[in-house]
Amino acid sequence: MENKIAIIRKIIEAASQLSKIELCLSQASIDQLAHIMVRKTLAKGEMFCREGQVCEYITYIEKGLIRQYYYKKHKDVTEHFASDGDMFICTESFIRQAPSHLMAEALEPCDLYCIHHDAFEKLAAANPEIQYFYRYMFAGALILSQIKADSFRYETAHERYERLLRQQPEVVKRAPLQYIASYLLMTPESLSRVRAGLL
Amino acid sequence: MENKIAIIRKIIEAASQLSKIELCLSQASIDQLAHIMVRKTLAKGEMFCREGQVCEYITYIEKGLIRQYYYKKHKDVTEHFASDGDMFICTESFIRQAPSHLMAEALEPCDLYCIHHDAFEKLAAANPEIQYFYRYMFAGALILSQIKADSFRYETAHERYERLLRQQPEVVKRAPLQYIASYLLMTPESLSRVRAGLL
DNA sequence: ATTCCTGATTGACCTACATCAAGAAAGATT
DNA sequence: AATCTTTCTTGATGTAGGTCAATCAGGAAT
Repeated sequence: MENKIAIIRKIIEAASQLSKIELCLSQASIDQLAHIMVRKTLAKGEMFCREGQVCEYITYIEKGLIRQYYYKKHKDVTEHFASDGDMFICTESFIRQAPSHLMAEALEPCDLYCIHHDAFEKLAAANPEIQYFYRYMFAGALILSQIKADSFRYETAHERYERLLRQQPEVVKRAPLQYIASYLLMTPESLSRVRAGLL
Repeated sequence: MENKIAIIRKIIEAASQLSKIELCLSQASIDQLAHIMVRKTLAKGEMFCREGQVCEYITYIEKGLIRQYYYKKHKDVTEHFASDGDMFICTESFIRQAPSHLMAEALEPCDLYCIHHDAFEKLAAANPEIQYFYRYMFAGALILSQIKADSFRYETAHERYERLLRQQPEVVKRAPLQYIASYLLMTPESLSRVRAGLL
């Protein structure tokens, strides 16, 4: 339980950092959140959210590496990586509680802490502090989403790789090249050339 | 006042559509929101949010055309268009209440209805229904942001133009070509060729 | 160790789009 | 109306990165 409380504090801190808003929740609220958080583990290769399944959780990764991807004309497109200390959701599915086209798989064994949608909604409905915090989680996610979209505009393949190397070096070390290439909007061949310094 | 109430209803409806969540606010809440909404007009070419200024409002466009843009290495980059019936904010600045690098200008005379950040926060703090609605506004914006980012992946210049033509035909008709080109991640020359059917 | 099999690298070639430069058109200014 | 300025179009050329094909390297299965 101590562990969960520490993680809730981290999650609050992350939302606070992103939105630049001092979010201070009472100990009671933090306890409530920690209380609904459940631990899950995944084996390497295991799916966390399949296609057509509803994304039920907002998830914090204590340890491991998650890849989020979808199929675009039968081609596997990597949309996001998340690893130790990051959070992830299949946004559209989670918000709408509708079947997801975005999938999440474990590229490594994972230790996860998950907050269930319905439990979170229930808490938020009963506790204004949590509703407020919930809003800032989305506000933070929105800022991140826009920064990411903008950063991909007008960058070369090389620059995109360099950025990933700076911002998520663990992904470059731990994820297979083909997925990294897809995430960086280039072919595996091109990424190979970027790495070799030929591009 | 009747007018403002109708607009608040539209805004709620839009968030509801996007998140696929039935958002029904009490008449009292709707009245409160309508009460804090202020009408503004802009002349053609007038700035709504300058660089370095804090974005104070969530804005609904009754009539007109807004372009949001920023400078990337002294180059003017169009990030978003919004017109009749759309809403817009300079997200990062609005959430953080910090100086904006994103600007908003009127490409046409505009009739706007604006909700001030502080007034909205105050209402949300006092009224859980509004806090809940506020969250879904961001949830909806997050979904839109991700759909937009994904749609730009793996599309050709031609396809991007076709999509804009489908989704925001009024922009194609009413905005200068150079801004459309920048929004669509291509040069004015390329857009000209796309239109001529040469690309 | 040998055979698969899948993923990574390398090379040759190609194409979508950028860049550069010159005109044409359309507003704005006098 | 005539000039000026800015925007748009058209053409010639260049290039980043895609595509296709061959080879190579590292695990897993026999």
